[in-house]
Amino acid sequence: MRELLYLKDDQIKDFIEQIFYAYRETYSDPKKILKKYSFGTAHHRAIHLIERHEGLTVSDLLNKLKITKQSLNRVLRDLIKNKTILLKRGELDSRQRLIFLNEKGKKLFEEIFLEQKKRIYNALKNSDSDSVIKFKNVLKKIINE
Amino acid sequence: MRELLYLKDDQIKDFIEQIFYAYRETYSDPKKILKKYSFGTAHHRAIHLIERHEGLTVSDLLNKLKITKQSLNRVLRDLIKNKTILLKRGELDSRQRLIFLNEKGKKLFEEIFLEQKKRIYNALKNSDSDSVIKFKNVLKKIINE
DNA sequence: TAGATATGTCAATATAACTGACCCAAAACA
DNA sequence: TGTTTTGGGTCAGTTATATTGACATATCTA
Repeated sequence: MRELLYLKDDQIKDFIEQIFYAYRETYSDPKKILKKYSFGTAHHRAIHLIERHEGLTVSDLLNKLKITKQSLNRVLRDLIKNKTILLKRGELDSRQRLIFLNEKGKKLFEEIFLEQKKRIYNALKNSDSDSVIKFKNVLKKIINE
Repeated sequence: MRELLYLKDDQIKDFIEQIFYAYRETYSDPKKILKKYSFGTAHHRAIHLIERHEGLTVSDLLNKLKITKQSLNRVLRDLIKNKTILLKRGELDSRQRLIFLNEKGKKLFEEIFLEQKKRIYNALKNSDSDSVIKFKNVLKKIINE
């Protein structure tokens, strides 16, 4: 690893620290809302991914969350019991369960998202579009490394 | 919130999702190394912050981690028992405990960091310095929002 | 029809956090 | 000086989220 001027170890260490802070802050914003429903961050992540990928299967969700199916099952059971999500049997493959938010779930998602949006929006509103594009690209590279 | 073209809700939702992935991937890389020492990610975060801020106090560390002192105490006890860190009584204020990595801790940090560095370095090595600077700035704004 | 796949479940355990109640020693303050 | 506040530590119990391992069932595929 030849050292690039803008990529010294200290800079990389800062990034590692700041990725932690960014994650923690972004996901702690909606915790009071979640608590009203007796949900936690595990439920939040599932709801978020379901909203972004409506009709995804249980195994799709498992692949995104990278947790065991036993862990996910607890979360899904809670969400179903609470009538936040519903599962539909797959039409092509009836073993599959396609996951959807129902009306209650959509409302909860919007409530959660509004909290998180504040942080991201306020952080980015004074940035030029080039910064936002570059931020997105770097983030993507980190994930896909 | 007036919608900026490059800041639509879908974009913000993507960021929320990607911040989660970036954090998870970045902190899962060194887990095998940590396991050799019977440490987890809680220990990792503490070690990282101690390396970045040598001699910080217990309350400094608490403020960075934003966990309870009971939680932190478990982690610090493990790290002390393992001779990874050492505490020095503060000279100006002898109630304080200043936290340092000792030799073993420094080696462990380097081992952990090397794993994490790979991901960040490879992600950034083909980016121009402008991208890296803008990434850093946006991240900082998200944290300080 | 045999095997693979998608999902669900039981049970036990690990990790990392929490709340709440205390304690001591040292610093700051009135 | 005496009192209060601060920095740190600890005990006990609980919660949230994840794990491993074993198994069950229905459905799809070769």
